Amino acid sequence: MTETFPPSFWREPVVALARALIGAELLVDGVGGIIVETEAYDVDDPASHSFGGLRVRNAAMFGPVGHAYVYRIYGIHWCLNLVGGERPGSAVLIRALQPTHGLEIMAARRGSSDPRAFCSGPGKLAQALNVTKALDGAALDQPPFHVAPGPAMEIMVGPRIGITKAAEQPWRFGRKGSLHLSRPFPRNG
DNA sequence: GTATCGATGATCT
DNA sequence: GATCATCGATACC
Repeated sequence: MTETFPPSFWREPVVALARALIGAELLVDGVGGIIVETEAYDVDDPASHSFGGLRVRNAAMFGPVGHAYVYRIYGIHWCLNLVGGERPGSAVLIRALQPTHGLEIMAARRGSSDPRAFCSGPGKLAQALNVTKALDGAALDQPPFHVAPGPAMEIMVGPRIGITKAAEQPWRFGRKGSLHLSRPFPRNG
């Protein structure tokens, strides 16, 4: 058995949590890899699904920390968040992984033989790991999930992607130099 | 390399 | 009816 994160880890402020999750290992049924890109969504953040309070879709964000929040976007893709933060209603969007486990399964699910195409975006990652609504609200310290600490890494910071509200907040984090990011980070002046 | 656009459905106004 | 925390295909530089 590999070590897991203690409950206190998930109660860190959500922006710090998003940064701390870079380098962690994330597997679903033994398939996955190292987290290389995340975004923080806070409860009083206009870009967050929790903004405006508890509703049916976002219920998992207001549930216990250390659980998953999964939603459908654009009617097509699933996106995986890890619920955490100081206050209920915040979560970390997992945007990209460096694939390390189950490469053949990911290739089949993604219809691609290029590992860079497996998990380099939130929708791709969900497809590669077979994340669907069935995992919304599931605990991260129990199967099929496995989330474990990893080595410290050099981190890049930038604005979040694909949002129209609070777009200026630098709440996107990524592993410096990773070949598996959804998009490059803006150059740091 | 960047730009634009359609797919497709739940949620909200 | 409009809005999406996206992706892949296509067109063009």
